[in-house]
Amino acid sequence: MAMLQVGNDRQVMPYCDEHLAMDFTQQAVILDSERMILTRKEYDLLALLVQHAGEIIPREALLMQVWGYGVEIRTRTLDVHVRRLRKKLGGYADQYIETIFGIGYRFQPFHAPRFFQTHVVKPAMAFGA
Amino acid sequence: MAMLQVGNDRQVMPYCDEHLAMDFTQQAVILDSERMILTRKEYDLLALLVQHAGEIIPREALLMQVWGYGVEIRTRTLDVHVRRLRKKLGGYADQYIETIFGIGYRFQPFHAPRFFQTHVVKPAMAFGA
DNA sequence: TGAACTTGTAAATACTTTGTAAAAAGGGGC
DNA sequence: GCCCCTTTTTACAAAGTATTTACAAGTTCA
Repeated sequence: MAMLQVGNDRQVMPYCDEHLAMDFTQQAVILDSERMILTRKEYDLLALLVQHAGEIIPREALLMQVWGYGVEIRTRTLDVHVRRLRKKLGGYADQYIETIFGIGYRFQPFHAPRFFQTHVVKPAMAFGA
Repeated sequence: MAMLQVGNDRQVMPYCDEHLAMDFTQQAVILDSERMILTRKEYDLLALLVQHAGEIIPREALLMQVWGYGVEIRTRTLDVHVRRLRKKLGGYADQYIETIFGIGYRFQPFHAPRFFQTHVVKPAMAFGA
């Protein structure tokens, strides 16, 4: 069974932390009070990551959700887009977008490591093993 | 489907003691409020040990569960990985990861009572060959 | 049509992870 | 203490993966 589908648990409420705010209904992103100008793919990628904040998302899942690519496709497109995103995220880039070597990427909310106090309980199956 | 399932007695609730916290669904480890950056093998190894905190786990069991090695394989890989883990655990290393000479390793929660720390070793059946 | 922007790819570079070898240190029986 | 076996430590090499840069093709829009 291909467990790479993103479930319908996708966060649609606005995201907001100390530096980054994201409104999914208006497709607007704000970084430190500045409007962030993203291309479509950049937005889609960031949105998917942010909507699954704290979760590791495998490359194949990202390529599937954002690009519609199947698992057989070998490409560096994702990496390049992550880079473009990180560039626009400025100094917070590496704090926000974490590389999970050999697996994929993960968005971490700013000052995230408090995972035992947040009560955001999500079904751990969204991305399968 | 992932075939290398570990026994179903494995702890999935987060682990947490005075210094170390571990969330197995997010694959996140925190040591004294700092996020601990682990490689895959390091994480797998630590997770297995922590999920069996207090139990002696024989080398062969670790090599089998984390590496998929059979009993015939002779290697020092495990030792080296334990060392890398200990390094990242800093000053708590020896408190947390105990060497059971001639048998294997054991993870001990911080300030765990050591009443039964003897060298008479009876490996739990869970890891029997 | 032309300018500005978006996107995917190629290729070079940089970096990470991992296992092994080998020397040093430690344990335990006698 | 001595010997043998186990563990620790260091260093290194191979393989794999990610990052970065540059470019060319494709879009959009006036």
